[in-house]
Amino acid sequence: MLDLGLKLMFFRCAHSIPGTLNDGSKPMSRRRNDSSTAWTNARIPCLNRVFMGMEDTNSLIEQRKAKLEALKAKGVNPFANKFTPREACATARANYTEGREVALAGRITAFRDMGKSLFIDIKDQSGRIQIYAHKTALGDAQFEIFKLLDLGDFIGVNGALFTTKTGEVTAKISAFVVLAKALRPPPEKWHGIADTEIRYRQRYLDLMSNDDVKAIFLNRSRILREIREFLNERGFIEVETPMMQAIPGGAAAQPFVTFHNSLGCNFYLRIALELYLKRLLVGGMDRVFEIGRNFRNEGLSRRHNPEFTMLEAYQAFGDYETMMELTQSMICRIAEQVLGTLKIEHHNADGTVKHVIDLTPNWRRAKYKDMIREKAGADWFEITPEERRRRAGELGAEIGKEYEDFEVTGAVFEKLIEPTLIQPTFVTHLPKELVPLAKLTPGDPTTVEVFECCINGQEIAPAYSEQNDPVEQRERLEHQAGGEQQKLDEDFLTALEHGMPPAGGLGIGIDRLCMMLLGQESIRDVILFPQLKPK
RNA sequence: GGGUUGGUAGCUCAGUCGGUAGAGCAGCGCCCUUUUAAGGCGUUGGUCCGGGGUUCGAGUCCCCGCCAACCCA
Repeated sequence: MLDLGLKLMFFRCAHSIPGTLNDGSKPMSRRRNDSSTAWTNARIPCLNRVFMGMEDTNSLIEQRKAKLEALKAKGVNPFANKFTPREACATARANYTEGREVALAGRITAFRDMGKSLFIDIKDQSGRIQIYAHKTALGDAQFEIFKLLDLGDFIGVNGALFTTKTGEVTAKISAFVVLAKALRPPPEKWHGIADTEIRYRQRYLDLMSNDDVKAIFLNRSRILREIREFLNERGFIEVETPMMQAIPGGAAAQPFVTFHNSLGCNFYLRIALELYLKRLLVGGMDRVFEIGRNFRNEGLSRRHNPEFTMLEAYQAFGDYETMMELTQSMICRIAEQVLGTLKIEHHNADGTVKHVIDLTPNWRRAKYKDMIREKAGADWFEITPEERRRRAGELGAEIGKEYEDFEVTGAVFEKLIEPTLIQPTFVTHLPKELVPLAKLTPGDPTTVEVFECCINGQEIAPAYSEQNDPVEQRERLEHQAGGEQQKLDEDFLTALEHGMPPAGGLGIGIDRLCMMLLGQESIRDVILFPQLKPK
């Protein structure tokens, strides 16, 4: 009764604590009101901590903290320094022989208390295995300690394998170690975490309770590994270039700004990898790639995250056709290695099949202008810019008043064509204004040697024959900069003047590639910690 | 930036016409020596996202705001 009174006092004088439950009617709940002095004593240090102002006003947390103290009172370290499992849970299940001794570790995900015997599931990255604890096998003292465990705790166990009468491979434990006491309850065992906000903000809860989510990120990791293997085999070396740049170049996008205190100047987070990787071509690194984060100060959406991962690869003495072959081979190899198939199903929210992407080579090639003519009229490039503007509006493309002529055409492509390109398509020969870093097409000075690889209705990979004429490059960058000379990366142009070999260059949006390969319709579902507004 | 939908117990979700805030899981107590979404009986737990307003009375209706998802730009 004493601690009850104290607790009431505590709550009465602590109105400001958020989440306070007015459960003064009930003292710290306890598992059993037996004569366990250790348990009784254990309540006191716990409550002392409450009185010291910790925010453990949630009764579920209080209960767990009380169990933590009870473990300590029994001489158990609830956060043991080390326990080395000899194998993964799934491995133990797969390599079953009756009576085999195992040492396993994992998180408790289910608790089935039968009185004198007790079944729990533990889970590690490989999967789950059932553990059987029996009172006479463990001994009364150890069994009582075992019963202080909760869902979410980590334990290490030693035991021997057997199968239950329902055929489940189970480890009957002879000893166990508490590796981490969880002070907060895990998500509900059957539905897991469904609230998108919690899933993204507290991804660890999503990962621990939703196996399919974890599978996506394991597959993302395998995709990255396959990319590296593929490029390494082809003689590319992986490099790292600056994320903080004085002049953010290589793309048209708003950068994030940051300030360097001791240098006393602004830096920008990179918006592309391109200009530094090309400097390496000048330096004699003939095949380079980088996989890294780009940052663009734009809105967030189902397909945009402010920081996103790009692969860029450059191959000296190659061109856009070289990169086309590389792109197709690489993506097919990834699909085969990671997914075991070249046909990828995408589903609607209700589970029905939305479409099946078929990556079987060779992928369709189509010229940009031909696709425009097909969708917007065979005479599209013969009519006047004013007529194009009007027709684009009629076709449903939003045209800003400030749009230049090529942007009007670009809007038609983005709005009416790109979303229809579900099956892999190389869109080639884009207008030169769209890609100032590419070489002009021989015999057609209005276009450049470029492709955009579109799959799943999104641009996944642009690539081109890299412009290496320093004079031509300067003119086109100056035109793009529109008189803002501070945007010109003079050091890059100087590098080109030293001579850059002709090269094919490729960029792949890794997040979008993962969306396509893993059947996800939101970029947030392939990024572990997507950007959300701080709460 | 605009529109739509949503925010209720630790989690997953109900909540009728405005009339005492509910279930399952988790938790707690009791029972149970092969269970597995274990089971049976009992039981605790609520700033109904926040702030105003209407009303005798608001989770519910109105206004403003916050956060999220989706669509549009």
